[in-house]
Amino acid sequence: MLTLKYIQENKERVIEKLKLKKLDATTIVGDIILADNTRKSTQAELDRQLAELNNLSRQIGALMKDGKTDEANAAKEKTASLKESTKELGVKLAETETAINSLLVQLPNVPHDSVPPGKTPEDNVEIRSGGQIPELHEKAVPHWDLAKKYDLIDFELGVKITGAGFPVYKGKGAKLQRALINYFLDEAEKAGFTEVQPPIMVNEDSGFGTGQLPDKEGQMYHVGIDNLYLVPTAEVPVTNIFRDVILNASDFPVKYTAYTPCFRREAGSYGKDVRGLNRLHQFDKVEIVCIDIPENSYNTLEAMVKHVENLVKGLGLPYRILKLCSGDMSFTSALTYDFEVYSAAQQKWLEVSSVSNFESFQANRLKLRYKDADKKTQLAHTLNGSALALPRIVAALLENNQDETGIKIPEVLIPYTRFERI
RNA sequence: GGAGAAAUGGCAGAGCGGUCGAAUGCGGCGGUCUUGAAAACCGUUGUCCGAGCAAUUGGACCGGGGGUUCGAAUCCCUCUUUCUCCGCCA
Repeated sequence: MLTLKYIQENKERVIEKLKLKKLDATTIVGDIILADNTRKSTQAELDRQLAELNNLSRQIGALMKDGKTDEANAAKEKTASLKESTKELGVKLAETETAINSLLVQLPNVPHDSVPPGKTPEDNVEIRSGGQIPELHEKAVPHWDLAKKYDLIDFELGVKITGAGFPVYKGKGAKLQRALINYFLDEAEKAGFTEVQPPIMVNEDSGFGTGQLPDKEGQMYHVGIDNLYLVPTAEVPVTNIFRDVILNASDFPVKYTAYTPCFRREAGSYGKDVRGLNRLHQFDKVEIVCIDIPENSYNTLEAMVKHVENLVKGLGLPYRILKLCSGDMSFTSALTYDFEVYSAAQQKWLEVSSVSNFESFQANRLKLRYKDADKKTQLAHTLNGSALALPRIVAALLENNQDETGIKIPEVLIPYTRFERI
């Protein structure tokens, strides 16, 4: 979330910028500023009274020591009304802080100045593209038919075991998954990322830290008995490694990567867009997470984009990189690049990665800070990106690489699959 | 799941209900000494919210939350976590 200080100092800017995210924040921002002023004056008065109370207590202690019991008892009586009013002020302060917080969490991140204004995905801006859209043979079919024909993925079996959106990968289909995961992790390691295996269930604090909670809990699977959430992305557990942490300048750059299954309820999604691998409740993803100082975070973002681009290039997939317009960006992001690959049989662009700089928006929730050159504690910047999400990559690979007799495996994956064709 | 013990600053580890934000040691930072380094010695050393241009200054924080008291790291309740023993188990 945005910091109170930032809102106080940039009131107009926040309102203007959030309009680009389709939110009129005038009222919320106004209420926050009023409540924050109340908070400050309340605390000033509370502190004054507490100081007085502390003084009296010290005097009572001294009097007792000297055996002046009567004077001590007289002083005790003076504390009664002060205690009463500090209690009231304490309640008022807590209520004000709660009110401020419930307003603050409603405000999305402010888009970076370079974000193109816009409302819908049509307003996203293509940054660059690469790869060749293949010419498919006449009998080419979408990946769900290929999956069945070559017995790679069994969607019906997943329905039986769990439900729609939980496919079973089989044989070479399963091996292809494993190959992609290993390829992505190895490339991340080469690029200097430290691999971690985090828990795939997280608690409420973690969900809050990265911005899934409150309000978006409907998108996550909830394990009620222990009040835990299945991760929708490795971003959540990996970024939360750094919750309540103060980093030193020498700790940067922080670069982590993790493979995890991801679980998304995606309530309300039906129809042909969700066919096959296009949208699942459980899928695999390798994520990259970076933490950097504010002065460098946009360089880091570009480096992450380059890394993802190399992965897509390596797989030989036709791709394009979009800079999301303000209206299409997520709640938490300040700047997001989406990667799409072309899935030739469906004749569709499929989103396979989203790389974002959250600036200090998550860090403020996480209390993730660092000591700057002046030894002042400052909020760090957090970034993350998919590198990459598997299902749509598999869809595009199957569709684009099919010929009359099978499917060709990309060169870079053969050391991992140990077969060249399906 | 059952029984017991514990939770203090970056770490280790003290702390009769009163001047304890907290002894001491280690580590970190600055300095003296040294050609340089080590050792030794001296000094310094958290986070958050306020007031102030600033020097400075008020308040809060000893796992979380609540309570007793004029006053709580210290007493009481509760939750969480960790350790030991037993049970179960990939």
